[in-house]
Amino acid sequence: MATMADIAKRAGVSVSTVSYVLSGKRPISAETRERVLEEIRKADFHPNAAGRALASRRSRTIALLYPVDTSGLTRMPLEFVISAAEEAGRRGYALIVSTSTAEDEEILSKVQRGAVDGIIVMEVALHDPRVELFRVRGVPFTMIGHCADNTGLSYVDLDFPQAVEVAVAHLCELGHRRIAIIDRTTGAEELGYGPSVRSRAGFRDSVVRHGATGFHYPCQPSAEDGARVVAGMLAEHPGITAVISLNTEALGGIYRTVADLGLRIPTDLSVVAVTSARIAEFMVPQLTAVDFPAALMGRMGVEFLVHRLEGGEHTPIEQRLLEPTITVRQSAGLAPAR
Amino acid sequence: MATMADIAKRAGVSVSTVSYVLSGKRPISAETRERVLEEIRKADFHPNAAGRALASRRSRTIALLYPVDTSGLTRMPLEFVISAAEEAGRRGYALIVSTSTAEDEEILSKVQRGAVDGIIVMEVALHDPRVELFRVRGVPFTMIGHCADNTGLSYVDLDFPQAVEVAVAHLCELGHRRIAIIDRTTGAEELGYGPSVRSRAGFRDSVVRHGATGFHYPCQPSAEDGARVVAGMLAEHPGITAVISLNTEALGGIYRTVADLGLRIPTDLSVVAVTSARIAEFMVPQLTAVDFPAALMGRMGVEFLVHRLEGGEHTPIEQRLLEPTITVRQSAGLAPAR
DNA sequence: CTGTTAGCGCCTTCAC
DNA sequence: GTGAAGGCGCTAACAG
Repeated sequence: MATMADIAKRAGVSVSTVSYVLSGKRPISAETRERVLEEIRKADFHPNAAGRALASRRSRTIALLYPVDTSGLTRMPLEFVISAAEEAGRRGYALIVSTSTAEDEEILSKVQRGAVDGIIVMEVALHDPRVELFRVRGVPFTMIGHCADNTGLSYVDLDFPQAVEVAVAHLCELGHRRIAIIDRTTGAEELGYGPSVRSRAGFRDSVVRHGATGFHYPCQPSAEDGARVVAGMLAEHPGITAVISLNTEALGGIYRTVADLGLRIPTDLSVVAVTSARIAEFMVPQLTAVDFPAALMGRMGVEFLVHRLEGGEHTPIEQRLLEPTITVRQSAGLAPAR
Repeated sequence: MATMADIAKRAGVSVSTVSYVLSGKRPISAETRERVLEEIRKADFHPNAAGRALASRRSRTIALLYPVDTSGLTRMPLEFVISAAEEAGRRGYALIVSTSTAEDEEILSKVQRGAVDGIIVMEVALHDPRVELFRVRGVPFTMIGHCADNTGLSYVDLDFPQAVEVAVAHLCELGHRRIAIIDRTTGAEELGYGPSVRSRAGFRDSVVRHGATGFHYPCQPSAEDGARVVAGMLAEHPGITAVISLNTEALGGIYRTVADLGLRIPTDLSVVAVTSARIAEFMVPQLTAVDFPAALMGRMGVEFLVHRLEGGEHTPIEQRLLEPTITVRQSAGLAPAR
């Protein structure tokens, strides 16, 4: 393992010159630079990360906070993770994945030990203790999702009310008048999960706006509960002709129950899901979906965080609500109302 | 940010004592230890990761090498990532996710800079250039998957031939005699992808052993190609009554084509998939599946790697082929042969 | 444009 | 059982 001192000696320059050749933080004559770079190449030198981190007080590492216990281990999260990792790599950062739960201070400890420069917080609640913690401690972070009060907080999120509006508008255009929304709740924190709260509120407004009747069904993120909920729904309100699902994990169960009842999608029941294009493609019949741009969100999360990390003292706070787009598929889950 | 020197001063001891209190590498009197720990608590001290890494020459970070271009972004990989991250955290390591491709030396550079102590390699080919690279450079690594020659290499993998045998045995027991296998190929490297090669060979043997006739269909990891392949298969060999799929990404397409042809699963065609239990649950009708223990494999990958990292010079090489288990589900994709 | 030289915070050998 | 001190490899003043 060669060090800068080795390179400096071989190139007949000082260590700082080698350092500056690498960082470009001060002008170096072309010929000196060449000589140094040549030695670096010959020695297959790679600057030591720990030495650099110690001296510069930055680890060039960011953490993706993905609390597994609040999610159903299926879903777009992989798209978030992969796209975030790629974008981080592109910007010269390493991405570490942390699965610590809401209460856990493991990740805070990573920051305090200087192992991580900043954090991307996923599965954000309206009033999220992690967000509060990081804010108070001055830890740089960005959210995928957003809180009730986002003053001074950087985030990227899908515009859920608008996503629901797009779905409702589409269904109403096809003649549907009794529409149900099946959202995603994870137990007790039902009231605090932003996407659920926002899409429910949006649904209420959209339905009124389009002169339809809306029904709301909370559902756990599992195929099992999806089956249970749809069975109950159809028994209770047989007049419902369309369903909007925000619950990707429940889709399999929704489909199964409909089939078990001898009904057909989309003939007897139309289904629109807010989910990733890849998952919509997975279902049979294919889903009409309001696309959840997970990869884009992962990328932007990293982008916003890096801006905070590298921008000066008063970098502007970036907040971004993404516009939903609907993709109607061949043989998709939509039919004119009966 | 308190440092060890601060703690030492406040506790009235030397820095080395603080260090040893933390590492436990030499005996400290109970009362000194208490005094030091008390100061650590009061100052909310967290040992600096860079300082520690620089002095100890270990980053306590491992990388998960997950080349996105060779995989279909389904949910199974997420199970690997999450379980690996959890296990790493449990053992005091950070897990970084790297999406670099086969040729890329980005990850090697991370090792050479000391940013990473070891690597978990996923999507291993029979003759994998990355494996060869790491072996030659002496980089500690473990594979999820395995090569043609695994001498001296540590790995965990599913026993694919056995997985196929279990599926074939099950189908034959139900009376099927003409069985097709749909596997997963990613373009040109078809011949080099271990699971495909091994399961195909296993399939050939199993089919003979059970006195059935086997058909082999390679398929890209996408719903689209799954649809194409099944359509071709049924046109070419209408006598096929059962399919074994190793291609999770293609499942949606397989199902869709079968439905589009007016056929029913499992009445007209039985389907068994080698995939994770969560995904099998997602399909309608539910799949009978030979379980792919992704979470377990992620965990064991970390375990094996940490053993290599922390074990002495001659830690035994750990190699593990996991036994497949089949889960037959209610209303599953199986029916007696016509 | 280039060199010298303090640290950055921790580990660990050596000495007591 | 404890302390002193020399690195680990790099960055960034400070000084030409």
